[in-house]
Amino acid sequence: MVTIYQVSELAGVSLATVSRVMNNNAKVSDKTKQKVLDAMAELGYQPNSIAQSLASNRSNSVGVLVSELHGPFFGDMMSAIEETLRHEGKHTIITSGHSDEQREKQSIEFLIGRKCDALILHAEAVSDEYLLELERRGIEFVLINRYIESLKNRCICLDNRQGGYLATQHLLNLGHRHLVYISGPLWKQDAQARLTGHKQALNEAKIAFTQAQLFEGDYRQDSGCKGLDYFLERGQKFTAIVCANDEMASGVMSRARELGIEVPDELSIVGFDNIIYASYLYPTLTTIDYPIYDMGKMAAYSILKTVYNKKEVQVTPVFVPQLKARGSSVYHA
Amino acid sequence: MVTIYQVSELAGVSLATVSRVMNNNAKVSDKTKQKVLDAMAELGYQPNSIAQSLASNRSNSVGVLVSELHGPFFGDMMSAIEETLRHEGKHTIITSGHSDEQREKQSIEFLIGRKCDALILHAEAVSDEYLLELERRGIEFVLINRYIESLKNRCICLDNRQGGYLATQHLLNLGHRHLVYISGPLWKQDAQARLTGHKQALNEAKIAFTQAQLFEGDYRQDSGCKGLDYFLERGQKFTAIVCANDEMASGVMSRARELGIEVPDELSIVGFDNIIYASYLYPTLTTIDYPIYDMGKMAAYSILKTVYNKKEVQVTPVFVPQLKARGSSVYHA
DNA sequence: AATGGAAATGTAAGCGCTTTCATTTATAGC
DNA sequence: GCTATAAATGAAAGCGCTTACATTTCCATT
Repeated sequence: MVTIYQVSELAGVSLATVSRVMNNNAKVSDKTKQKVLDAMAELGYQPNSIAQSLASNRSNSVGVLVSELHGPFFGDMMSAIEETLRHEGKHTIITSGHSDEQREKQSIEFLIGRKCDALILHAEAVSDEYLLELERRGIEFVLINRYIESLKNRCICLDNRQGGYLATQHLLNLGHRHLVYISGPLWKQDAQARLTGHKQALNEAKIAFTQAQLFEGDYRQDSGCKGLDYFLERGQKFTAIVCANDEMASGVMSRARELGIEVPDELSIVGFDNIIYASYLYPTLTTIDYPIYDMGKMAAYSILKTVYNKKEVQVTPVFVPQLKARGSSVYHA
Repeated sequence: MVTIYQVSELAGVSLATVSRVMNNNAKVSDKTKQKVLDAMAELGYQPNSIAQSLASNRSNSVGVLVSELHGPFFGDMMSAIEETLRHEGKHTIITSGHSDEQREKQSIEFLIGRKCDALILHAEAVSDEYLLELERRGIEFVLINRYIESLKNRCICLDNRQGGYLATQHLLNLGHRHLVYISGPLWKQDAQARLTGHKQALNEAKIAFTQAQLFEGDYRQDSGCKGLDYFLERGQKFTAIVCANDEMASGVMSRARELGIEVPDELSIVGFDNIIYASYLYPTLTTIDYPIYDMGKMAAYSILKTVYNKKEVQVTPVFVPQLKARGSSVYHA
């Protein structure tokens, strides 16, 4: 392995000088700089990043916590983060938390132990208190899709309330008056916010919302099926159903098909997230676009700015959801 | 930060002894071991993994190269790898290569620079030669879904040929006699192998295969649409279509729907991979199961065994694909 | 009790870098 | 040409660990 020492020898300078040209953080005359660069090239020198980290107390790595490594949503998020960071020579260590408090904590501590310079967290299950403690410990981090007032400058959020509002408003505009709602797990902040938006839209249209119109799902496909069954069994009257995410919407769709309910003619469906295969379904799914790719990128930018001193980037913390009207929702007389 | 030194002080032993109990790779008497453990607990000591790596020349990290960070296929693969490795205290650095030679190389070199102890590569675009060179350089790695004879003990493969065979055989068994095939990019090994299996099945059934029955796609949804159009325009007669992956199959399906072709009544479709949403489609997609999760796990095991000396694991390098018959393929008179 | 050898522990030299501080060299002012 | 100052470079001390080797301790023999 070729080390900085051999480069310095070949170039006829000291270790310190080689280090300086590598990091170009100090004055080095053009002449010596060139000598060093030549020596590096000649030897095919590659700095040892571990040694750099130990000496500089910088690992040039950022840790990412997602709920699941698979699934279209987190895939896009990871893509965005990895691309952005690698472009700056930083690397990404990815872990998953499975929406479970213990596992999320464990992953976060693991990343800290790995000496990540910063963390990007899609943390759903850990307490606000724990996150506040992280800040007290001096850990650098940003939160994706979680809002904590006292940590607001660390939050990259989608306005979920607005998203829920748009979804419902869309159906209302199409003439639907009897809606039901399949939510995500209500202990999750985003699930609550989306539901709040839904209620707000109903309220503005002077339509009452009752518990009977709500089914609490778990964001998985299967709970879409269950939700539809639930409403049907109870004899609930509805012409449209809004789902707190696309997976559940797809569940509703396939269950409806099994039951011989025509979508969208007899039942309009709206999802949330705009995951890639929302547009592969039949009928194509009307949904709320969640710009997760851009949000991942923004999280990475935010880290680059605060931790790695890239001054020029501009961080916009709040994203606005948009309606994607497609085939699964139609006008109701 | 609490270091090994402070632990040694509190425990009243030397640095070396503390290091020994941490790694428990040398005899330490039970009494002193306990003293050290107590001291660690009292101080809340966390070893500095960077320093460990530098001193031991082990980073306890393994690098993973996938084509894309998003997408159901790679998601499952990453999940499997990360879970398996983390269970053993190793960590995973993930990069993407986008099926492009330059980017794949760059990613691999990046991982090597990060001092990964081993690499798990889903490398499609780099040459065999380059991979052989990696071996010469002494880099530890395993290949997922790529077979190179002289590297065969490093290959975790699916029998793609057999998969292609099964897909076609299934349609043949259903009575179809006029098939067309949408392949992946034929420079990719798996695309070739799947096609070979297809031809073999046709051959056994004494059905001729001509170039006119082949469309070379790119594994993306859109090329499914294109492929269907291609065959239709040419007036090709066919009652079934086999696609080299599910995404293209889904493309065929949606294009067929646009054109008013009934699936499966007028056209049977078979995919490949069994990605999660193959079963969300309508009709549900008949496909070949690609046990990527298990293969990812196996790759991780293989690393654990050869690099980290976990003796007890058993490595099975070749996986056998299986047919998942579902709604998109039916009997043809 | 003396002895030898194994077991336990300690000493200290790195691992390959960064960075402070000291020293040398260049630049300018007179 | 000589100093005063700034710019460039070098020397060396770490960063927090591992590990080869040296030393001490312990126990079983005799």
